[in-house]
Amino acid sequence: MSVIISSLRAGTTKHRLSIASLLKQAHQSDQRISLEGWVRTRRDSKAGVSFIALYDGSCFATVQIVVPDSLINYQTEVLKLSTGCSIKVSGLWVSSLGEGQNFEMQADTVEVLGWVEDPDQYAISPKRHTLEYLREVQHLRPRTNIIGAVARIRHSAAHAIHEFFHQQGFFWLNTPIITTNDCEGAGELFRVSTLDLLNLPKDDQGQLRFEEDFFGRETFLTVSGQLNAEAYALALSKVYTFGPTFRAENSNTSRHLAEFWMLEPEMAFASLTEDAELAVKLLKHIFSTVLSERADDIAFFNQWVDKTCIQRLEHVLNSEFITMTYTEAVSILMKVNKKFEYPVSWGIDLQSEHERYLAEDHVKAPLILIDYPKDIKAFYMRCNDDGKTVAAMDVLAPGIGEIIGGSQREERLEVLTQRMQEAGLDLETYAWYLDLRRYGSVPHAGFGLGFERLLSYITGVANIRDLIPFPRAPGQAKC
RNA sequence: UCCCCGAUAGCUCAGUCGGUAGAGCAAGUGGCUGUUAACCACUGGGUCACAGGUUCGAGUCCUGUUCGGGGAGCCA
Repeated sequence: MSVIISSLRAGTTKHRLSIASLLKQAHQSDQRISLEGWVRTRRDSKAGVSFIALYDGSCFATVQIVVPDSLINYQTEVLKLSTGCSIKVSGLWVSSLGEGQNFEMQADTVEVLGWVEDPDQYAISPKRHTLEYLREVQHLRPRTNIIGAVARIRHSAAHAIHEFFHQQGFFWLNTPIITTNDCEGAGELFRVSTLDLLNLPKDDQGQLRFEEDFFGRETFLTVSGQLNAEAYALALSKVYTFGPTFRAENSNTSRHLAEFWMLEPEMAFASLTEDAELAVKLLKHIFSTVLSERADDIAFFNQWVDKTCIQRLEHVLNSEFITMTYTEAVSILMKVNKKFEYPVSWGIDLQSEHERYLAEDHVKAPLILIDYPKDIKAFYMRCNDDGKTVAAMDVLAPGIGEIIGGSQREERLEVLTQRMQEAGLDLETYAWYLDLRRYGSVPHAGFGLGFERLLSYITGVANIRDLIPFPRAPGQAKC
């Protein structure tokens, strides 16, 4: 029973056979194999066989299991199998008699591992479901084609990211989840505390005594690992962080989560130009990896979710990214014969409608906007010589908007100190950050990439709540 | 947080002028079939989100609440 396969995978013992590895070697037929998985559908034929579509999640495809009515549990069990039941099947891997698949299993045993206790109540019935509905059953939705495909693509993209940076000589840096500073100087943070909420320690003025808290000071969940990454970039030259990030903003959109994954590379001795070049190379590497590694899942999205999915990724792979300064973008927007809800003038923060026009109508591809007015950007971005702009960049993807935001960092102590004072930041809290400019400062640059937004761009799935396994958003923390 | 839209069978939706509830899919049963988005027939399945109000009478009109979706802002 425990010997799953002999000659098909010679040299391995008791290694469980996945559908993915089976189909990779599908040319080898007439072997005895075993598979474990879940029933997607069952069809019965009066010719004396039942057909089971079996999936195990290792790839998009199902395997057709042909079950003859001569099996001892055919009447008692096989005919009662419904969508979602887990089974272990053994039999011969043979060329298929029917159309629709090249190979199939002629089963000689079917062992039921787990029944679906009430098929009528099972949330994942064999029909099309809306993503909104599937969000209500987060623990069961990975069993669907679409969420399963998202999960595999998510892995493939994450792996491609690590692979890319490793090849480029970057080191993966694990920055802290619990932080003491608000990296952006804006945005709501989740407080981390062990204080008794029902009995808070206060001083004579009624102020909270944070010195009694676990860390002896105020702490939060990280909104960005960038500042910490800069410390390591100024020692290891090239690092990147990749992990969860938290924002307590009350954002109710298809592009925001309270907990999401962000990739943040940071390079010493680098300019904004090199930063942008890195972003382009990274995106191309991820797209080409996913297209080849997960062609099956991408084909599904291309057919059912977004017909331009493959074309879009290939277009990015084969085209130069357009780089445009903020000033050029503003002049394009002011010249275009189109009514915007928010009028455009130099110095404004570009609205979604403006970014959309630029990326979707004007260049019809990912667009890199650089050199934004310093007044609308963060304190750590390097001031350009014009005195008006900073060396910032946004990579705008058609249909999604900002997918990457980055900058060259201000490496000059005096300029940075002044910018922080203007922003009203407490220099004491950021003393360590200023130290980085005090001791062997160098030009450096980096960016942040929203991982779920990237996956949205790849798959065409519009709401990033469907691209993270268990989404957290305002009022939403199921499972 | 703001604006707009919505909530009716397990799911997706229809429901006319205010007059006591419908379809498709799914499920169950039977028929047919090397089937594969199967097909045919039958059956079961409803506190019309919740709470109030108007009315002889509310799924339908009004108010509030909750939840969901789209857009905006914040951003990744």
